[in-house]
Amino acid sequence: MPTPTFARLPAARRDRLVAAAIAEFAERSYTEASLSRIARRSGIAKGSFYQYFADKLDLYRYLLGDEAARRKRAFIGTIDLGGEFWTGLEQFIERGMAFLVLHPGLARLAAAAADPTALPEVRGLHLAICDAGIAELRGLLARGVRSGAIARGVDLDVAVRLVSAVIGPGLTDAVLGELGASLHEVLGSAALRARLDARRRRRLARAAVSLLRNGLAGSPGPRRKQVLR
Amino acid sequence: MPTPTFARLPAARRDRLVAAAIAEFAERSYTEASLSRIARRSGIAKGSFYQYFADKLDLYRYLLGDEAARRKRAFIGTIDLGGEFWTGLEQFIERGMAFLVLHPGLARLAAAAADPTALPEVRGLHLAICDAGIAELRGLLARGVRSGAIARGVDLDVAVRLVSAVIGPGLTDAVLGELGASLHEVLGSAALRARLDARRRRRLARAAVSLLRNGLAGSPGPRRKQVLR
Amino acid sequence: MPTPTFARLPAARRDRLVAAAIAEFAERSYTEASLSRIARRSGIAKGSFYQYFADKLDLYRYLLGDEAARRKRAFIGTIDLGGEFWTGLEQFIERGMAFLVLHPGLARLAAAAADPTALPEVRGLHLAICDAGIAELRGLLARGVRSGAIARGVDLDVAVRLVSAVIGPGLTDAVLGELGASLHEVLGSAALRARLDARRRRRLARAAVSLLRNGLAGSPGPRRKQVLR
Amino acid sequence: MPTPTFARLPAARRDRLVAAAIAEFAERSYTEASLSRIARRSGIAKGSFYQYFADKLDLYRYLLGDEAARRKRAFIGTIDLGGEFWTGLEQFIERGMAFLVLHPGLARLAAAAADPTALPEVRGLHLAICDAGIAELRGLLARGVRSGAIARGVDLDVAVRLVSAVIGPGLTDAVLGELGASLHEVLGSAALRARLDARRRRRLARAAVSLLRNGLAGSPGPRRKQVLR
DNA sequence: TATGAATGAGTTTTCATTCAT
DNA sequence: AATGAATGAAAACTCATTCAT
Repeated sequence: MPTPTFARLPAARRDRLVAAAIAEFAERSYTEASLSRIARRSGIAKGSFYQYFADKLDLYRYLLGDEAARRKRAFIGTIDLGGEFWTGLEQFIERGMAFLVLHPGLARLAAAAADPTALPEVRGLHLAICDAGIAELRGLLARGVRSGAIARGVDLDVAVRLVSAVIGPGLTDAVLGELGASLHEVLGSAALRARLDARRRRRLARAAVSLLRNGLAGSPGPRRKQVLR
Repeated sequence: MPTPTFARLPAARRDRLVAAAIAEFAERSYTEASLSRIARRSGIAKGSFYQYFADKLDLYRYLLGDEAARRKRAFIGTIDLGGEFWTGLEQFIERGMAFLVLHPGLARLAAAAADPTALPEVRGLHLAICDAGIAELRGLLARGVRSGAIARGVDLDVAVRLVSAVIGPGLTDAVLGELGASLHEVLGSAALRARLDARRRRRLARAAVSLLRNGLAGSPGPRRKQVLR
Repeated sequence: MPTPTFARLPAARRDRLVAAAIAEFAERSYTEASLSRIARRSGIAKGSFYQYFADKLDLYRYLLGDEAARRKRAFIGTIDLGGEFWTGLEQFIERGMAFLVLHPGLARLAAAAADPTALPEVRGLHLAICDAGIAELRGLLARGVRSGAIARGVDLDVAVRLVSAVIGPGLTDAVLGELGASLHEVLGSAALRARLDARRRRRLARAAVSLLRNGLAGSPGPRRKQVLR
Repeated sequence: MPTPTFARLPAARRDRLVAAAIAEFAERSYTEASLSRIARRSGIAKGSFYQYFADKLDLYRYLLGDEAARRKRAFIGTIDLGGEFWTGLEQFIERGMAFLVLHPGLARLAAAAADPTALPEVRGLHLAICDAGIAELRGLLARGVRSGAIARGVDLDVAVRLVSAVIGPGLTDAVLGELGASLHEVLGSAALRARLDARRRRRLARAAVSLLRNGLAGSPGPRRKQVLR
């Protein structure tokens, strides 16, 4: 938990620190990220850092929790998922990719939370985030079932993991493949990210939704009628 | 490349070292993994290690390359994918989960290769592995298209990433969710892994294949006929 | 290049570190010298060292360059070599021995630069020092030729090496022989060094100059008239 | 002291070991020289080495003592120094340079003995060698005094150090300067060494002797009559 | 006698965190 | 409140020497 001192900080100084920290944690794993480097990047003395956060973990927790949530919600959370289910999902995914273009660092942070390799304390943070995401997605799918968009027989506990993988690592890999660039390059170059324009984002979102809709809607394949059961 | 000395080693000693190394690299990222800890775990002097491998990277390369390939091929490679496409894929996936039960460390190592955060040298190794996997899967899907199992309009470059995510992180997460345990617990407890018995594995494989089959086969959803284009 | 942190250090602490480092490098070759030992000797934590210098080579470069030059110039550089050539040379040599009494470690460091056995990076430093010394001495001898103190026929390229050997290793060995002590003892005991008093220094300097003057002035030996050709 | 086993060894094997050891110690200081590398270079197992010598120091002592003395004497020791003093010295020096061309490794070893920086045990060895050399040279000079070639007033204790420096490091540096090559290059290339042909060796020897003769013979310089007193 | 694998003390270097100013 | 110097535990890696076969 950031100290009150941090809250009282001039916004410019606070933002410099947060930006440097996000960049560092986006490029490196928690353990490999270095406070010295964050201090250097932000131009804030190492000693000062400990006036704002208890330790490295405290900063990480803040970024993953408050900060990411705040920004993501401001960006994506406004989506109205009340309409037709698949259309809503497609928009949701498109928005996700737009977020990736605008806030690549935070997007990377969120993705890193899926890494099961981590110090126990860090793993705890990651799990909380993942569980929240899974719970949210599960609610979404449940609504899909109620609205008839998703077949009744589907095992939601399994489906939610598969869907999550498709719209998470799946789409991210597809994007990187499309851009023909590495994560580092994408993180570092806004020009590169700009190549993921609205048209491309829609195409990819459609591909994903198409896979999921047909997969989950239960349209009959040759042999088995019930899917994801 | 391991030294000749390593090849001449008594099997017991060699296995102790390899097992300790796999465990260490499964639990931690390359950078976080420690040779000192591997030495301690295996009861082998730190100095001795350098009689077998040039350095940490050399060991990691060996595990990811020779060792993993050897074991995986011995286990999965025998599958005949010549029959009906979806049945073959289902068997392939089932086998993959069985491998995960038997060699959780190696399975984890393979999964870790997807981590885009890594030292350049390590990233090189990882990319080679990922690219090989993607290429193999792409070939599989192409065969599916030829056999009519997959719709012609599908964009394979995108599809391969989504499918890969489903049968990779997607299924792994589903398994962990099913077992209600963390990766560390699963790595450490054979009893836990045993709970992923054949019946469960088949059910999960069916769920995945079902999603993919309907998604890729192109059965019409309400609005768009062409999928994954 | 030392960090700004090093420059800002309290003089006492800085001197403790420099003294310990000079002592270590005077007693051992670059490779054999150990940072751990320097840290122990100076009572400074190993980690602190890296706040001041980038690495071992950086420290060594500093000692050989800035530090030695600073002290040596403060001590010897003031000599006026404008007068009679041989008198000037004698004074120069006397001053050199006085420097050896006062700064035995630095004198030893300078001498160590002649060691052709060394890592390439270190050898580079050494060569720079040697070349500078040789060039300076060559200039001196050239002046001697112009002033008629040295015979015209002398091959300066060869002469400069021989002269350098006389006033370098030659005189140093003579001093050690005179004191009847080893380098380590002389380095460690100011009392021992004090025995090389002004009278003794003058006698040794005269002996060297006498050898060189007659040798280079070209007074005829029995058979050949041209010397050092 | 080499073990009896070493004495019983087939000459070829013994020579391989000795040659590899000389090369290694010529290129690196005692501490930096590596037994592993000697073993590799000679194709003799590391374990075997300890059947022949007690340890690294034992080998070094053997090379510096028995081996070097044997070869050097076989080469230089035959010189008749009974004739005219300066002519004899010139021949002695010429022979020394020829030895350097033929046995650069041993020559380098002998030169390394002058390095005062070394572990105490090693320093002991070095001192013994240096003292022997100095004693021999002193005897030579004493003969020069008796024969009238060297002035009576000369302080032999000092003179011997200066002369030693001239014909040791002085001439070696002159040779390297003349060849325009580093020690390593000269050690490694017989072709390079061959450029130091008889004509060049004579010229250098003459230059050195000329310096020494005029310097030691006491021909009057402008101010002082007594030299090296 | 020859071998080569095993060892551990030692090296240089990094980094989160503390603390005096 | 802000600073930046101090620290020590830990990392990767080397090498002379021992020892079992």
